[in-house]
Amino acid sequence: MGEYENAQQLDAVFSAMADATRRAILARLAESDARVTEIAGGFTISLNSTSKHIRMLERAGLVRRSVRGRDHVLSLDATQMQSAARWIQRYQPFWEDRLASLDAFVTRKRVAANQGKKNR
Amino acid sequence: MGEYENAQQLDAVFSAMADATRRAILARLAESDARVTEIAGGFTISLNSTSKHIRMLERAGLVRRSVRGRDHVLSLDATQMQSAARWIQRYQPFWEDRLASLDAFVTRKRVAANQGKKNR
DNA sequence: TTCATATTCACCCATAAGGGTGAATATAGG
DNA sequence: CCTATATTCACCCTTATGGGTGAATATGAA
Repeated sequence: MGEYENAQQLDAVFSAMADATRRAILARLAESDARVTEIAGGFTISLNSTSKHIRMLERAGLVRRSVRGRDHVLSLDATQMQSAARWIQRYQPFWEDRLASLDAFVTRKRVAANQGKKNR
Repeated sequence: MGEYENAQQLDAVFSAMADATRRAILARLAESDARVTEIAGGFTISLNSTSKHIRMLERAGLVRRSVRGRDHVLSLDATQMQSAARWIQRYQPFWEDRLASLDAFVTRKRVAANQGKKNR
């Protein structure tokens, strides 16, 4: 398989998505832009920890920040998610093959069970 | 956005994919099954480090191992990749919107440039 | 049995994550 | 000017990563 992506960028994107809190932040920003405090309000962790998560999302390029006075308004930028999606998509044949063979197995089993019994 | 996935599993899958060496191992296994030493041969890092990477991939469910005597044969299991792909895919509208609005912006700018001298 | 190969185990080291707290900074609003 | 709010900075602590080395273990082969 090709290795023509930006490895470091993928590192940052995948590791940014590797945390449930950060995924929840992304989900929150998918609904609407929000300030840091607004986002932090949805979690039990401290404002400071939330701020750090946001910084990681920013470094990964998944979130943009626009400072308006003392408020920092954050918005989702899904561009880098597409890179990650494209990387994973190259493996789609593999999980489809797996499902296909599982399906074939189930079908075989069902056919065997139907020897003498008619259902479904 | 829904939060009905297994968060811990996604944590493991995404963090497993967040390392270039491990992504290369997955790419290698996409070509064919391989033993630990065969995989390690493709990297400059030690056999031990490779072994650890493989263990992480195993824990994330991305790689399966079948022990044949002293050889451990590894194979790709892309099932968990599909979970990751599904999670990311929910954001597809966002990167498509972004491309669409960028395109609209460029078009607008081009139109403006063609109407004499319009700038900021 | 003896030797070679394949793999992991048990450590060591440095760095980054993820959480916390308290202080500093910047801006909004009286 | 003064005070409250929004956010970050500078630390502390614990755990995980990513790399290394040398030893242990298991199996194949002679």
